[in-house]
Amino acid sequence: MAIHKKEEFGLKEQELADFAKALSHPARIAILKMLAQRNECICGELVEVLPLAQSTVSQHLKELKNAGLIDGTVDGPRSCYCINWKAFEKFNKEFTELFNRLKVQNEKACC
Amino acid sequence: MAIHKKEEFGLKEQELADFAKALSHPARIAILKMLAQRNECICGELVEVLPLAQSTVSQHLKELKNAGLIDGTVDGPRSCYCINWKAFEKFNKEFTELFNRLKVQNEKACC
DNA sequence: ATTCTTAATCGTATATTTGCGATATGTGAT
DNA sequence: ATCACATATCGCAAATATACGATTAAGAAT
Repeated sequence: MAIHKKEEFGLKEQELADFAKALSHPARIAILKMLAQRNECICGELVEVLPLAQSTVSQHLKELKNAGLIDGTVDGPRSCYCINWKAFEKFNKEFTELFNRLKVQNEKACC
Repeated sequence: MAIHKKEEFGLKEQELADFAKALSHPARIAILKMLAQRNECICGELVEVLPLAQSTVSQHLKELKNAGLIDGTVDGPRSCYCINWKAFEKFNKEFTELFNRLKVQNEKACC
């Protein structure tokens, strides 16, 4: 029974997992890279570049927005997206925090 | 048609996405944290701590192993897991690389 | 040899994700 | 008012992920 038990874990674990899930598709990684390269906001050039249908790209953008990684505003007849730096850095910090906590330990492999 | 198109993206994007996917469940985050705390390898203490059945924990461990984030060896009748530091640092580097590439840009929000 | 313990695997049910076409929405131009 | 354009949303199909119980496998202990 797939009664998902994600809620039974700690908040930090859930946050990190949600962030990771937002990044867990190459299309979304590609979108973030593009948004970073042109720091001006992009709209539907993404659709031309990505090997996906317009509706699918729109869905990926929605997920990134729900995860809080990007912001979007309506700019006339087109939509403008850009990276939400605050959220991004927050999660980046949490990640490296996790990594550092790991690296504090000695690195000898035990298995 | 859900003919997944993940292969049509760049290798780096796919690698990062796979890594993120491995982290995209709170149980797996929790497992990694535990493996880090006790740098001695843990086996089925995880099952006691996590709110999941033994078979489910085993499955999560398998996914982490497939992603290359942990190593596992059989230690008598029990299994011993520990973090694969090389892989972990590689991905950590790739991540911060992505983050840095983003942060190079000016941080003024455009939307 | 048999039993116990530990962990992996199989089979299954359900939930979620991915993807697309079609449709709706909303804006600017004619 | 109508049209063209860009984008969001809806509805659906197929793939994947999540979770569990039951079974299997393999070493340790009796």
